[in-house]
Amino acid sequence: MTTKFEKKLKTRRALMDAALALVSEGKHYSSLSLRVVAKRAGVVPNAFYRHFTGLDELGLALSDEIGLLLRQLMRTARLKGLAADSMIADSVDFYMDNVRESPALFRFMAQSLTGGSPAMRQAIRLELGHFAKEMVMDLNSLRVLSDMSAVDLDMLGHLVITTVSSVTTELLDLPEDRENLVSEIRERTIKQVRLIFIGAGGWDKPSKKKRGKKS
Amino acid sequence: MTTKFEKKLKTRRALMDAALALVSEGKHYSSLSLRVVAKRAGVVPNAFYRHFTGLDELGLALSDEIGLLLRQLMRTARLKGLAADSMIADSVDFYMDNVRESPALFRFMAQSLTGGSPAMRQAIRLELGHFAKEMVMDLNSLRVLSDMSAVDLDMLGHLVITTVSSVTTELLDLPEDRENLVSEIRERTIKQVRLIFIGAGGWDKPSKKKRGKKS
DNA sequence: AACAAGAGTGTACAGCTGTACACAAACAGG
DNA sequence: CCTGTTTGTGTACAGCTGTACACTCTTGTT
Repeated sequence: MTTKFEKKLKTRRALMDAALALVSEGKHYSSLSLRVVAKRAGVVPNAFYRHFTGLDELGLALSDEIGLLLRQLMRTARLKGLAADSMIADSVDFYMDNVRESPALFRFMAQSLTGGSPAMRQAIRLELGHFAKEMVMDLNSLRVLSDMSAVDLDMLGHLVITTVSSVTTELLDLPEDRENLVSEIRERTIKQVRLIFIGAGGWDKPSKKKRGKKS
Repeated sequence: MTTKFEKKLKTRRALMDAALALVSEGKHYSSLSLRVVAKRAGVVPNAFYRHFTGLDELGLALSDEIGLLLRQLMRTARLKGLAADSMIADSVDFYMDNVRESPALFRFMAQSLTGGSPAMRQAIRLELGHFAKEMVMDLNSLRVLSDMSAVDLDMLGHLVITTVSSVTTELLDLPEDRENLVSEIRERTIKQVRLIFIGAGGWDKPSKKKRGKKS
């Protein structure tokens, strides 16, 4: 019973890879057509329907894959047990390596975050939020910054994720011939994260100047 | 000679507005078709060519418009001469107000930053970079943070712009019925920028721990 | 060995796509 | 007033789009 089942999964994979390949070549996911995806996957257009009801569903499947990748990334980063003194630099390096290793998925992620269907946007934002949350939990268990309130920790996690993930597109858009800029981006990002944590260290709880105008 | 010329500009505007309207309704710019844009603008498809060679050119025109808007935004913010104590909160408010006032353009900006044609991406990144640069210049002339090096100031500007502009999509994606979340986003963003400036205040020039591995 | 399930194929069609061509109407400058 | 320019129209067409239908295999189950 495995053989046939595996075969099905295989073409399903081929379809997803085809979509990713096209995205990787510069096309936007929302401008793809079922037909060219199918052709790229080496199947006839109609075969597409045996796996997905349409491109939207394929997109959601890819979103799930991103969630998986992010979780995996977080887990192995955790296993590495980074040294405290080089933790920031190592984490940034690790993220950048991952981006450069799965460019298609990250490109899809970046695209869908601002331009996908509402469902896809939400799915990916959820994954990123999850990612931020775990990071904050780690920070907390490491007894760093433990004097921040829960809301402020969330705020911090959100800020770090935003900063790092904004590097994604920048990295993927580097022309092939100017790859030397990678280290420049790396240095800048490390500085940025370090600056953020300096700020977090000097963060004085919601003492003075709380409620501003409430919109 | 004005009449005919103005008329031409008018339909050109109609075409651009039509594209923006479609984007605002949830479609991605790269999935628009010349025909529906023309129809939306109230002209026959062929008339499109009297103004643009294709959708790419229209997109670049819209990018220019974003540049204009950002420059304008920066200028009026400067004229306001914000008070030092509430400067951060006021700036965030000002930006958010602008986003909510021209949602279509900002949506287009957010989309094109990650998903447009290479030319469009570059154009918009350039505008944002310009924006960051001016901000840094302002900070410098205000004699704040004058002990940072030029590179570090760039890094700081980039970080602030990234943080604030990442709010754009979040803001535009709010479901109509949960607009109360706006103030939540506002509070968080203000905190984030404030934290960044705390970090910048505690920033110790490139003293120790400089060169990391060079990729 | 016979059968049912289902993955993939081939054909078909209506609708949309960009764009080429010839034309109409409006306006400018002479 | 008339004549050349230029904006917008109508028609046309070849190519692509999603998807419906009937089909052939291959495979797992009885």
